[in-house]
Amino acid sequence: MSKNRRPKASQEKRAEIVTVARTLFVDAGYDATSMGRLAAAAGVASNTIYWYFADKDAVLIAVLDDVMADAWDEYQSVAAEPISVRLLWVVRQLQQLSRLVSTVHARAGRSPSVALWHDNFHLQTSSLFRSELEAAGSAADSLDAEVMIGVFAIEGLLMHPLSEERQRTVCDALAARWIPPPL
Amino acid sequence: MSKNRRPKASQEKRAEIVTVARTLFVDAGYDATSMGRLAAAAGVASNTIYWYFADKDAVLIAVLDDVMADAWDEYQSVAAEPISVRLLWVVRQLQQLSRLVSTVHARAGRSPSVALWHDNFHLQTSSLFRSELEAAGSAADSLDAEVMIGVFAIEGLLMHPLSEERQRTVCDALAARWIPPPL
DNA sequence: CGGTCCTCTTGAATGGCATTCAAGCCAATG
DNA sequence: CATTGGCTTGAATGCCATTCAAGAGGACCG
Repeated sequence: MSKNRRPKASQEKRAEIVTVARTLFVDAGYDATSMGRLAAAAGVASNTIYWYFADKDAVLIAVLDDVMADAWDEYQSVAAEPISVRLLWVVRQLQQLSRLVSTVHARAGRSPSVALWHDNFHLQTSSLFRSELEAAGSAADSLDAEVMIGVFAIEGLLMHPLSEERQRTVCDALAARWIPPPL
Repeated sequence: MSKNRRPKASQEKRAEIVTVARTLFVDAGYDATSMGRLAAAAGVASNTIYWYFADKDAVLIAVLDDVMADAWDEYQSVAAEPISVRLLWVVRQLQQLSRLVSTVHARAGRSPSVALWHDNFHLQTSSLFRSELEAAGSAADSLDAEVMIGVFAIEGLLMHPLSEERQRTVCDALAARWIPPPL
């Protein structure tokens, strides 16, 4: 930063690579997207990507952050709905990411940085989930277990595409467990 | 089969490759186990594996079948226990396979044969689960949803190693949901 | 016994992949 | 205008899954 910089276009190019990688990872999958194809789609040489990212896993993490930032923004639009509606919204929104969910779990076993991202993701979503359940007045004794069951169920829904009807059935059953019985 | 055969040692060698592949896939992971390493550990040339298996995914499927056959055999020893005990047993037994669980989901997106194995696995476990819940007298209206929540929760437990205590908490919470209330 | 067919094994390709290396371009600073 | 450092690249390197062509060697037939 001392002498020379051309910083604007640089960060734009990084963002462009992330955008391209995001569509490729989501549509074709992480394994099916070689650095060569990604580079070609972004209009650069394969090497160039390594100036912006340490390795392919770093690109994955940037894509994950990008995806989650968007998802969080859009979540605000349904934040006031009842929990079963929000659940279904989450599942529908994130279903297009099923490839990414599998990829994160597969890469977490090989890449420490992806493992870290995965752990932090679970910490965040679990704590969000927990305050959700507390606010709904769910039984406090098995709160931990309920949170984990909820997170795992959503992960399962994301990884195993089901018909809309079955998705709603599962979301309703989860919500029914958490909100105090209607009467 | 018409003229010549030396069949005994042949099938033994295939079984030996599966055994070696099983320990490597479980301990090091599918991606981390190259065909070269697998072949070396089995005492053959890399090519030789391709005489017994179509490709690496076929080896994976043979390993999965091997693992599930053993698990099913051992399951008989706890078949008479109450459901929460059996749940915990399943989770503990299969936890060592967490690498395989992630691998199956990752490969299912790329290999039709692994996808088929995965679908059949879910069909079998879901139907097993369903009769379990029916026998326990669980509410029939949301049976589908409960089955899926149970399967997803177990998959989550397998993929995300937790302390024994939290595992038990989750298993108890699942079981409490299914068995008619104690009083 | 000699030939032949089949099962099984292998060394040496082939093509793809992530990643690295060394060299150079080009904008801005001095 | 010369230098410097951000940025780009063609050409390696080394690992990988998979294929190919060639060949052992046992079993059967005559």
